[in-house]
Amino acid sequence: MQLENKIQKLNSEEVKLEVESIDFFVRMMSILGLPRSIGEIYGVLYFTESPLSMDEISSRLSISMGSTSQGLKTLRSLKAIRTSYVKGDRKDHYIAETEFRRLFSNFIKEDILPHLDSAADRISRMEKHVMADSDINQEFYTTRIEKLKRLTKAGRKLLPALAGLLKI
Amino acid sequence: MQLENKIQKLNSEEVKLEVESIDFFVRMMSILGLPRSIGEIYGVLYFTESPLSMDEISSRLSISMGSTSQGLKTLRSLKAIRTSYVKGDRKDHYIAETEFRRLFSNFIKEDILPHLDSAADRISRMEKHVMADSDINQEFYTTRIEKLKRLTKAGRKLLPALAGLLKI
DNA sequence: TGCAATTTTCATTTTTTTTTGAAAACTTTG
DNA sequence: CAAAGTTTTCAAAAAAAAATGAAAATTGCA
Repeated sequence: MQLENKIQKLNSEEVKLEVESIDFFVRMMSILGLPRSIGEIYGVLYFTESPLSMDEISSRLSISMGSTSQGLKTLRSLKAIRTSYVKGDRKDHYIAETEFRRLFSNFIKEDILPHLDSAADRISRMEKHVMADSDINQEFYTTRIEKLKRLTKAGRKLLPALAGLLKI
Repeated sequence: MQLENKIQKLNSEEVKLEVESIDFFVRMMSILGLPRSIGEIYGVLYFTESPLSMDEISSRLSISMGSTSQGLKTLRSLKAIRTSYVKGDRKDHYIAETEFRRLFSNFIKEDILPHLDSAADRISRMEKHVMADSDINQEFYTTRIEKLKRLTKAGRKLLPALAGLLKI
């Protein structure tokens, strides 16, 4: 049994670093609207050199396997982590992807742009209603709709460009 | 009594437009992590030409005065709406601020940048822990901390610039 | 193939966030 | 300055989101 290699004993400074890391990413993820457990998991992985298995993560954070599994799934879909083969161990192991540029670009693609698509539909329905209504101030409504169009168009351009600007 | 002027009777197309507008802004605000009532209120105001009082907003949306008051307060602090004097009426009246550039710039200043400030503190604590720990791979930890520094620095520059790029 | 280990799923519980509604605090004006 | 109108506040209720834990599904190995 190579259990000895597995148990990662952290010394006091390492524990403090891990706490700060978790804190950092919990807040960062919550700005992006992601649940606390996601930030915790990423926070642990970010400062860990060797790949960690799901139950190592789960027990370090004292969160359930269910939560850990869900969190890893989301992080995987954002490509914020990746699995890494560990010889002689049957469990999956994970390490953090630390290219933030790619990370944000995935977040934008996955969590923001879909909203902009449905926004476009909604705007075109608005236009129909304005055109169908003869007794309103067309000028006013048309101008406002125009602004919404420009907003969504700008979003669609700017957001992906933003990730590109991140030279990290 | 000038009550007749006050009651805003919406025709069927106007109602449909209002529904789409509310829907649009509820989703948009929820991307930004703001509660549904905030999106609803802004959605009503966005397509309304004449200033609306708090109880007009509250009754059009069927939400409580408490919620409406809270929502208007938040929207005011984001400068997403402003009050507008209406002659002969004692109530406050509100209209939507439609310059999205200014709106986002306020959101970034108020809701995002403060987080980046506390992030900086957290990073410098991390550095202390790494330096205090002689038996770890300094190289690895130092590189990761460097990345976090670059990330927060980039955020601090890019986010305000982002609002400026919005030509809306 | 069959068994044990590992991971995922999802109904239920817990926690967090938002809304309500009634009381308190202002404000205006008669 | 009092009374009515209006807005804000905040404890309690409701709703929404996230975490748990146990059962189901999957996987790898003997």
